[in-house]
Amino acid sequence: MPHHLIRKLEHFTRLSDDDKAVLLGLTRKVRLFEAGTDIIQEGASPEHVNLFLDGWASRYKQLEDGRRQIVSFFVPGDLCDLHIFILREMDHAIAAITPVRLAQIPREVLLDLMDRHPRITRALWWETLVNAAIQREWTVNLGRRTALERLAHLFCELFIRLRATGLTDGNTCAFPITQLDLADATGLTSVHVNRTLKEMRASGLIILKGRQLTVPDLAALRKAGLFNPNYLHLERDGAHLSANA
Amino acid sequence: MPHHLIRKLEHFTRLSDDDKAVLLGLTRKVRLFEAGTDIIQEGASPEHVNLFLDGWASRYKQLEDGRRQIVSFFVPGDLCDLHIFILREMDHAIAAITPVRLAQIPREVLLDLMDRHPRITRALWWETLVNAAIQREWTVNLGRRTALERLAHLFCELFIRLRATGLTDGNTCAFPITQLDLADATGLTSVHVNRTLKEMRASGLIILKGRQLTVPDLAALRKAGLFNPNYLHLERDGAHLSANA
DNA sequence: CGCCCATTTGAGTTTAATCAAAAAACGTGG
DNA sequence: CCACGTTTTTTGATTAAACTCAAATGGGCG
Repeated sequence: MPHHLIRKLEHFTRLSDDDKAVLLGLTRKVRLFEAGTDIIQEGASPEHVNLFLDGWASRYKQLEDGRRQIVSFFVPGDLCDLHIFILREMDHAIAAITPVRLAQIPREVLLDLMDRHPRITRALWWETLVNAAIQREWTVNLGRRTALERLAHLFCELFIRLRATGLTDGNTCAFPITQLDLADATGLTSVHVNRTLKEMRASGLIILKGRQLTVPDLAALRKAGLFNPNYLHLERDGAHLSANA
Repeated sequence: MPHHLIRKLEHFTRLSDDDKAVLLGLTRKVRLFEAGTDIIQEGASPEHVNLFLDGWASRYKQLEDGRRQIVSFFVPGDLCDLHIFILREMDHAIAAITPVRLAQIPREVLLDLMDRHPRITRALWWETLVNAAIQREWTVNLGRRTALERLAHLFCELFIRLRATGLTDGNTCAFPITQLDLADATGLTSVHVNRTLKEMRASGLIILKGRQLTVPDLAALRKAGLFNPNYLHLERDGAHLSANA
């Protein structure tokens, strides 16, 4: 099992064989969730840190009157907040989009790792900071981009995140998100998402069918979504720190 | 100088006198910024962690064509990302709204603190997790709330954050944000913000003038903004951890 | 085959944006 | 303390983007 997290972290820093072994060792307690079920519910007490091994999930919040907003997507290799167990209660829920396989990392294991493996620790902090940057970028997406730009931006982000994890095949990747979920992620209605996707297909920006996304011209899609990948910090950011590894 | 950070962190955990002294010791390198100037620009290399001692600031991102989105506000006692120095380049900018006084905490000082003071470290992690939760809530705000709800929600959030830091006076607090900045924070235009504020004043939800906000009926404002304070995690979340302090 | 879920389309409405300009408040120097 | 320039707030008229409601079509799967 390749452990997508390792592949992703190597965008930040080089990892020794020992580092990799330690990371692989995190997947002791593996759990499975069916598509459509909640992995964690709002109000639950977070007991451990989740590492997504396979499948897609969404983090979402729901208003009293039913309106729902997806605030992030989890893909294989993603880690939920490093220190989530510090909080008493979840303020949001996480749902499986596809069948999900994840590792539950007990807090002691993680804290011990952070004590003993500074390079991994730094890489995990990088992951955390990138997640925060993604959340900010979503704020920009919802606040200041048009419907087409929002979707184009989201497609770019997910495609590039998947590519960084080795989960793309040329210009194609899995894309198991329904139009309803796309709407809840972009702050639109599913009707408007549908019409906007039609427009994007017509102009050749994307090919989306059968839960597969193809991006014929990534540069064009980036332009359409005013997408600047700098917030993903994939350019071996950690290089400038390697001296004191 | 009271150091608002301490007051805020005590919502999470009790701090010893020694802990407090350590936190006060973080304010060695103090810098001043004039209102309207950039504290950090996009593309800069983050060298240290900023602790806001006085004044308000905004974190914002700007699209190539000039559209601007404020993604968070900093008020006294706020800390920017704990490990920001891990990244090579800022993917956003921070601007002073009022004159700002902040402490620049060198990374070695912070890392040393985290080695030696587990209770403070946990409190700082709490701060970080709350900031992430706030960012998610902003995503919900922009994605799924109406103009009036967005503004009501923002007013609630800031009022309660300020109150947790001891910066309110009864139902009144400082509020130095212009309508243009409110627009950039809520994803609206300043014209629409103006009209919506008029409506909120007419219905008695807020009194806003002279850079002061008064909330005559917080419960009503909460209702208007579908505001649920759980994401601020202010209810002494750390109590369940105090055993192993 | 039939059911369920997801997608697609149409018609009409609403919210918020745009464009333009006036009024008010603020700050600063004389 | 007032005059003046600047910024912020306010208002009006019009337009555009996205929503709502409703229904039909298509796909996947047991």
